[in-house]
Amino acid sequence: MQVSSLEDVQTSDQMHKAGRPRSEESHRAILDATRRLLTHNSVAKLSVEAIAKKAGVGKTTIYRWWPNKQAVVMDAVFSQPGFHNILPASASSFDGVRAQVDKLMRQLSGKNGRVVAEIIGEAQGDPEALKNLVENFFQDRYNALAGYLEQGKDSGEFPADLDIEAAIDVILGPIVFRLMTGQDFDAAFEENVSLMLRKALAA
Amino acid sequence: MQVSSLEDVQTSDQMHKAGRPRSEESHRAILDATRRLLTHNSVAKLSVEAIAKKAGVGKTTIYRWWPNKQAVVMDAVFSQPGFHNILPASASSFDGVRAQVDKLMRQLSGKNGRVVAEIIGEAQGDPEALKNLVENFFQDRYNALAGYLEQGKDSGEFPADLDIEAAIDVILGPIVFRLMTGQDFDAAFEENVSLMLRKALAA
Amino acid sequence: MQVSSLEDVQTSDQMHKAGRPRSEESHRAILDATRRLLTHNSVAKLSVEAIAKKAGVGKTTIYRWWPNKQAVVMDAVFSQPGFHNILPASASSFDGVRAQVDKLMRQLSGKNGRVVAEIIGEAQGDPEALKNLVENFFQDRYNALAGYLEQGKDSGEFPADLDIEAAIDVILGPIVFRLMTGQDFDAAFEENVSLMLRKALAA
Amino acid sequence: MQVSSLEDVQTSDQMHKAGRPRSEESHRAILDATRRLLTHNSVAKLSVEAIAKKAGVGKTTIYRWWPNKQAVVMDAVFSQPGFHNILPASASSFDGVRAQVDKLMRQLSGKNGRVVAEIIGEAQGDPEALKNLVENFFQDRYNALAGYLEQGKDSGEFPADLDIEAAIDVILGPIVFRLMTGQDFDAAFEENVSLMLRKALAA
DNA sequence: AGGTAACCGAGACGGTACGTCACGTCTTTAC
DNA sequence: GTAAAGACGTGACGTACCGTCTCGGTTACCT
Repeated sequence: MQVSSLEDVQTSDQMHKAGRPRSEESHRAILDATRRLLTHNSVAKLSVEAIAKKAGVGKTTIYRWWPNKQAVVMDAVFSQPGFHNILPASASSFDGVRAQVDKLMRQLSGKNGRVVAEIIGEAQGDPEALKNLVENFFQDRYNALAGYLEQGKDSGEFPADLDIEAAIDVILGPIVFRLMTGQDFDAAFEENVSLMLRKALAA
Repeated sequence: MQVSSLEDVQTSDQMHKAGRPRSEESHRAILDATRRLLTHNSVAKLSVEAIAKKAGVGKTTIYRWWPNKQAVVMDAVFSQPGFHNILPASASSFDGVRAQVDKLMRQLSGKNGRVVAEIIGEAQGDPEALKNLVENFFQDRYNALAGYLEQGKDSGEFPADLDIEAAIDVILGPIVFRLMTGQDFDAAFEENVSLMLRKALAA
Repeated sequence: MQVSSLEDVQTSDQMHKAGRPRSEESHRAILDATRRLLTHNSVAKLSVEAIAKKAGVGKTTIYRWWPNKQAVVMDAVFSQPGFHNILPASASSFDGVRAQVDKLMRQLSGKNGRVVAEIIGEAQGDPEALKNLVENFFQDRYNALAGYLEQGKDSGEFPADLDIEAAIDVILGPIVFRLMTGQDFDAAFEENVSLMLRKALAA
Repeated sequence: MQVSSLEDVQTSDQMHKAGRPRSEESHRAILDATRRLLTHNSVAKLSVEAIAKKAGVGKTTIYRWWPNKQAVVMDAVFSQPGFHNILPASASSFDGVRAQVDKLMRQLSGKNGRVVAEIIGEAQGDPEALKNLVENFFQDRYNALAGYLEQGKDSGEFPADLDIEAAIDVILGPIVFRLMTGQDFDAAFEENVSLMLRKALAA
């Protein structure tokens, strides 16, 4: 997988040794074409050949930088600005959790949600892909939540014996569940789940 | 989809008109072969051709009774005895919920879990498949849980304003989440999540 | 290789066991398309994909019956009626040889000659292909010539100690040589070579 | 084509203007690598990329000096010392012809023969390549033979009306024929063919 | 008892996409 | 200006399955 390989290339100014440098134009064109095609097709029906054609790029160029279709799709989707996981400061720890949950639900609304659901789905058959998915998508959310939860345990807002891992399962689970069962996120769901989470995490 | 098509054919004793009757031997052989192959391959790498060969059956016979690979796989997996969802009676409503959760986790342990994860995954690209999945797998669990939750609301064990749908998301979510992120179900997870669910559902 | 596989199928009336029978229409379409394309392209630039497209046939169907492009081309070219090697009766043995030589030169004139030259050329890199080429093209000519030469030895028209194999090399060599060096066959060549052959074979 | 481009560059000592001079080391390395690879692979399976890698040279360097793979191979093979066509003096004209024939057969024995056969083969699809092949390989042999034949005509050893071109076809034909049909050159072939040639050329 | 209808296995069919390979070109830095 | 390095667009390869089709044959019911 190659999420944000852009940075890799530019590490410490000019580390580029010899040979023609990677074409950033092609790189961009590939991810653009992938995103474009995903608005009309499912991941399953998306083909590397179609991406190459749409991007005006050789198939080889795609396979040179990504090992397979899934990797391209993950890169294309997760490198979108909306998917960066920057944490807003919050008054209480639970507000932080809630903000995180809201943000994720917003990210998974509409087309993007379907695509992410398919990405999660396609990764099920391949342990490597699943590992990459966790690293490139879930890890950030996990870390952010873990931060809030630790903070809440320290401040006494959450129980001192709270199991962080299980808490995150309870927080992210409902979202992923709705995503994978094809239901969308409405205000009622958000409100009702939030209510239960508050009680579940209460000290 | 065609889960337990066996029953469909025999409805009201003998209503089949003319022609050679469906071969139950082939039917069984197909599902057996599918299960057998799934212990060595992922759903994605499983091919209808391989099933036909292993079952000693023509490809046509498979396509006559199931519309595609996913349907065969769902049938093969969900028709296993362990996947029947018979509810045990429980003292308290929460115990019922907890029993249901435990059972599901047991069903999704080991190989079966991986296969179900893949089934859920493969269904993401196809709304029809997703609908079938929900009907054939999640609906039963949903109904069972809804029963306990209603009962708990009536008895005052759970809050009177409890939103059933959201509660089920919170109950099933963590399990599906762990399933789809490749983590297995250990005793600690079961215990810690149960603790939080109890608080979340407390009146 | 699969030259005249048509016959193979019809061996002893109806030997067809089970499954959909081979489509003779596709078979014909493939060879036709190949011949058609060879009038505009060299063998090297001919692609199996192009044949499949032009014939309105799946690539798989071609690979099911021929192992590679060369085999298809050989089949397409050598199954043409003009390439059948039926021997005319002759007054003298040398006339038979001469007739055979004339016929071969006629077969290798124009487009067909170029294609055969390419077939011989492409076979050089692959011993298997070379063996097939000899069996499917040269063997017939060899046998026909060997017949005339034996007959001439018996009748005293040719020397009693004539080495058949070497004689055939001397007879066919000049033709193949001109073919492979890109020169065509004119009346002068035919006449002058014939003159020398007559002397070379004289008793 | 660029056979023995070595000479071209060094003409009149030092006439190179500016910039880095051509690397003779690379030039040698390319031809060496080509020869080396040809002992294990057929020309068809030989790739410019493999040559470049084996020679420790950029692909560009190869394409700067030769137009394509065939040209490199021809250069590599025909620039070998054994392929120079120096004529030995002969008592009779036929002995000269025979010596020339023997030499060619020796040159085309073993690995070299296979490679030349492939070179001739690969040239069939491309008129330009065929022209180069004739110029770089056959022309010398043609000229040498034409010399002997003219001399034999003048001296009365050969018929006065002998057609030189046809005679050369008859002389070289059998050798090329055996080469292209995959048979090697044994003493018997050499002797028997020589016998027939002597009769064919007799005055 | 014979007809007929739906089933069955086998396996060929037109397709689509795969991931790989080599082509000949282009674009860097280094000498 | 030439060299090595190596990325680029192109196009074909041979393979794997898809879901459909067409065979010869089999089993049952329904006249």
